[in-house]
Amino acid sequence: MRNGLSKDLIARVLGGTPKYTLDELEAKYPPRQLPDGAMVTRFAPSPTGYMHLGNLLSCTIGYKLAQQSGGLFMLRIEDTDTKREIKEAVDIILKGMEVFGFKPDEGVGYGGEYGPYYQSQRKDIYHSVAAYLLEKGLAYPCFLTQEEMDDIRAKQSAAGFGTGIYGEFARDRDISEEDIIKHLENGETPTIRLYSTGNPDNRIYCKDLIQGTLSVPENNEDIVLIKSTDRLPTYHFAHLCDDHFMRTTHVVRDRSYFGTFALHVQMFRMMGWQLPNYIHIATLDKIDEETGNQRKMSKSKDPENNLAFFLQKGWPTESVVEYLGNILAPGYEEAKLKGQVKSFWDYELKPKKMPVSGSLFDMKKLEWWAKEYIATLPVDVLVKHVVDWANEYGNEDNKKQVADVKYLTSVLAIERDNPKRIRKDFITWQQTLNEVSYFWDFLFVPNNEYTYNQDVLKGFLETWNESDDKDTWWGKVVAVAEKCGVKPGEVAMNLRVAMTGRTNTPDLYSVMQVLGDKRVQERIRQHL
RNA sequence: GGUCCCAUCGUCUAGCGGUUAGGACAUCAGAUUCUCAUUCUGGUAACACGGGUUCAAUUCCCGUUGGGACUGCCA
Repeated sequence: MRNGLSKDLIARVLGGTPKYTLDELEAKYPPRQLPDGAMVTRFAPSPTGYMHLGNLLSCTIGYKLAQQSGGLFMLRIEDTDTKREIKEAVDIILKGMEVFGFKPDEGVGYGGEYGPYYQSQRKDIYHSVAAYLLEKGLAYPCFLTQEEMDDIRAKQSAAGFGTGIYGEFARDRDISEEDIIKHLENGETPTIRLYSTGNPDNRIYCKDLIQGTLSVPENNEDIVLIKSTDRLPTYHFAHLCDDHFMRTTHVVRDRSYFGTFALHVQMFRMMGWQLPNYIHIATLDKIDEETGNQRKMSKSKDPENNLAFFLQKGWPTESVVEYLGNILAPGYEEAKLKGQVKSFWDYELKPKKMPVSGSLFDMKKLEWWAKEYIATLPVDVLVKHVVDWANEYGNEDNKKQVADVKYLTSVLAIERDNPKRIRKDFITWQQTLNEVSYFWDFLFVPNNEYTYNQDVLKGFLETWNESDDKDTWWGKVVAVAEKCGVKPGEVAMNLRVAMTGRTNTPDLYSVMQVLGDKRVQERIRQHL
C-alpha cells in the first residue's frame, strides 16, 4: 500500500469528481433477493464483430444455469474497447440470441435494475471504485508512455524476464503528489494502475467449478484499471465492478481467462467483496488445415465459427444448441436416446461434469443431431422453417420453390406419416430444398445418360392412372415387368430415373402422386 | 522463454483400484425395402510412454512426451 491521494487530486487524475461512494453503490445495487441456490449469470460479449460458437456456448451455459436454478440471466455488452468496436455488433448479438432462443431476464434491450448494461455507460461506477482505491493507496496514476512501455517490454524479453509493469519496472508506483501534478499540468492523462501487493513466490488457490482448485502464483503486475485513452476500464476492472454490483453469482467465461484468474481473485479480496463462482469453459477446437494440429476456433480463419454461417445454411438452431448441450453435459445424449428427457433444457447441467479440455467441433455429429431434430417435426412446422429460411437467406430458385406452400408441403410430407420410419435425409433447410429440387420443373434435370427400356416406359404409360392406390399401382408395375420380361425393380428404376433424374429417391409411388399426372406423363414421354 | 491446464476407440465421452473398458457419432458387414433413406442385427476400433505405491492399476503419485490456453491501455 502507498500513500492515498487527496480528494482533489483524485478528481484531477480521473478527469472529474467521482459520483458515488462505495456505500452509495452498495445501496444502489443491493444483494438480490432470490431463493437459495438461484444462480445469477450473464452473457457478456464484446461487440467486436460477429457472434461465434464460443459466444453461443457460454450463452447457453449461463442461460441454462439460471433457468434450471430459478435464477436470472443478464446480457451485458462489454464495449470498453472503442478501437475494435463494430457498429452493428450489438444488433447481431441481440438477433443471434433471439433466433437461438435465449431471452435474458435483464440487460441491453431488456431493462433491469442493475444497469446500465453497456459498460461504456458505467463510467461513474468504475471511476467511483477507482477513486476509492486511489484514496486508499491501492491504485496510482501512471504516466508511462506507449514508447516507454514498449522499451520496458523489449528489455524484459531480452533479459528473459516476464513482461509487464510490475515491481521495479513500475516506474510510477510510488510517484509523489508533486510529480503527479507536474504531469497533469503538462497535459498528460494517466492510466490508473493497481498498486499490486502480490508476490509471485506465494501461491494463491483459485476455485473453478469445472476444474476444481488451481494453485497459481500471486499476481504482482500493476495492471491497468482505467485506460488513459478514453478513461474506460479494462476487462479486469470492469469484471470486478460489474459482477459485484450486478450481483453475479456465477461467472461463465472462456478458459482463456485462467491466466488472469489469480489477479481477479486478489482484486475481490482487496475490495473485501464476495468472490463469485467461476466456470471457465473449454474451447471449441478444430484441426488446423495447415499445421494439422488441434487449435481453438478462430474468428478470422474459420467461417463455420460464425453463427451467421449456420443461419445462412439453414441449420436448425435447436440442433446446434442440442449438439453443444451434448458437449456440455455428458450423459444428456444417452438420457435423450432413452426417452428420459425431451431436450437439453430438461437435463440438469452440472458444471463439474463439463469438459475440461477443448473439444473438436464435429460437423458429422451436428448433422446427426440436425437429422434427428428435423425428423421429429410435423410437416407443417418443417415447411414453415424451410419457407422462412428461403425467404430470408435463399436464392431465387429457393424462393420459387417455396412460393406454392401447398405443393411444398406435399413434397416434404413424403414418407413422414409413420413416426418410426421417417426419412432422415434432411439436414439443413437449404439442403432440404436441394434434396427435393426435382419436384420443380425449372430445377428438374432430365437424366439422358441412363439407358431407358422403351418397352417398359411405353408399357407403363399405357396403364398409368393417377388415381390408382398404391397396391394397384404396384400391380401394374409388376404386370409391365412380366410383359417386358424384366424384374419389377427394373421397371421401378426406369420410372425413377425418368421421373427424377436420379437413381436414389424416396418412395416412387409417393413421388409420382406428388408430381401429378401431367408431369409424370411429360417426364416419361421425353425419353420415348 | 514464463505461467496454467489437459491426456480412454477417428470424434464426443462413461469410468472414480479388481469391468469381457460401456455408450453415441462416424465407419464396415448383414437383414428389410422398387432404389435410396429409415429400421433392425452384428463387427472393426482406445486407456500416450516410463517409473513408483499396492495383492491388484485406465483409475493414485512422480517424471517424460504430446497437445492446448494465456503472456496487450483486447476481452
